[in-house]
Amino acid sequence: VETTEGPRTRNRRGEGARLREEIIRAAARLIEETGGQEPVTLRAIARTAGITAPSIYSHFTDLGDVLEAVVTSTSQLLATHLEQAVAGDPDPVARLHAACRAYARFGLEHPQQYRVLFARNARVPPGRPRKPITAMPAFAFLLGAIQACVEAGRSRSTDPVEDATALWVALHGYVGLQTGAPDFPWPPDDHLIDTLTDRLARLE
Amino acid sequence: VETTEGPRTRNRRGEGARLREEIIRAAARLIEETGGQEPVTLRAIARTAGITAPSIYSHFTDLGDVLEAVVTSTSQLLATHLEQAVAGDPDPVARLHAACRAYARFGLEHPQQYRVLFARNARVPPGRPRKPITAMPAFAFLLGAIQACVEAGRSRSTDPVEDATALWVALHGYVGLQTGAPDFPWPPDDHLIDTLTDRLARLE
DNA sequence: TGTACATCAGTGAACGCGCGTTCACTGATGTAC
DNA sequence: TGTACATCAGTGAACGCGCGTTCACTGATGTAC
Repeated sequence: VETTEGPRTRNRRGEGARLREEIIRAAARLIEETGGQEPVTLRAIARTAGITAPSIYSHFTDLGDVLEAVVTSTSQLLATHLEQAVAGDPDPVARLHAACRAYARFGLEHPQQYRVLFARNARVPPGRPRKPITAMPAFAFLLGAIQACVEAGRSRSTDPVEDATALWVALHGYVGLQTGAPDFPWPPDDHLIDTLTDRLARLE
Repeated sequence: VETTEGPRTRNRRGEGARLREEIIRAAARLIEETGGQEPVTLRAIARTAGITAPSIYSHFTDLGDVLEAVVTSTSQLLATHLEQAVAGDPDPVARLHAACRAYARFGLEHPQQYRVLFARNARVPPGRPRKPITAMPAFAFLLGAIQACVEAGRSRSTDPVEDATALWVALHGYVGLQTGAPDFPWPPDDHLIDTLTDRLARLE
């Protein structure tokens, strides 16, 4: 899994920080392409970025630091994606539907990066230091959208926090299960997402 | 992550096949303990099982073969778990609730083995040979449980296949999200699971 | 404007390590006679 | 019952490889004078 794009032209003086972004993008691409089957190595990231392995150490302390940067980058992308999906639509129900569809679409378009967002706390022994959940803004976004529906009298939800949790769970499952079982006879388009949204946010 | 249990006593003649089971158990344990952070190696499996690496080749062709056997073993465990959870209870709604709780509990008790059940088809290029979805019997079980509720007039579902899919998605998400974001303020006990079950299977 | 020089972006060689896999082997155990 | 022998379960050494990380380095580029 090696992508050659011709010989690299090195950054000019003062622009060395550019390489940092290139490394993050290369790592993200590699995560997506290898599909979590084989491990993402520092050397493979360097190859994908078209540089030598030691160059990474100018910008990151080690491999974990690179992956951490990918996670940060991905969660920002997800947040932006959600905001853009609802931008300009004043109707709260339409906004909620759009947000849920956008969440699922983001996950299906970047399944491995999405997965890595949540893979960092698995099996950290309970009680000991965890990484923050970088996808929390996405949950907050769903919660706000449900609350807007309630305030507009469009949702029967009596516990928006729990219903937002239920909806988040369902969207997460949709992404993960469709990624993990692509051959399952999935309902077409966004039908299932809309059903989940309607029932769990208590719309209709 | 190395578990020593004292020196192994080798199997007696004719009982060499026992080692196969021990290797599968060791691999499963290793998957669960390393939490998918570092890769599961053949040598590490051998260390966990208390044998030398070459011994594995008497029972498996390679590392992938071992992991495949773990997947098969785990899905059989899951199916058994579901069947035992509903055994002896004639009420279809109670059976459905029990099955959903059992599904979630199994996933939370073996998060990494559960994950591996679905990790095999991620990023296999679309259209090319996939592994069968070994968790399909679990879906079929949920579907049957919902159909029984419908027949008993206890569910308003008009499309049990889609509703079973929605429920499966939600349970899958519950396991994955609670595993990936353990610090999130989760509702206590099985409350969320019951909510998801009620709304998605259209009970009440 | 010209030039010496410091800085910066990145390279290439080398290290020790754990990996998957192979191969010849060992020694206990059951069986044939 | 005794013993020679085949079989079986597993070992130990060795291989080539890619890995993460270190180190001294190179050569282009901007800057001070």
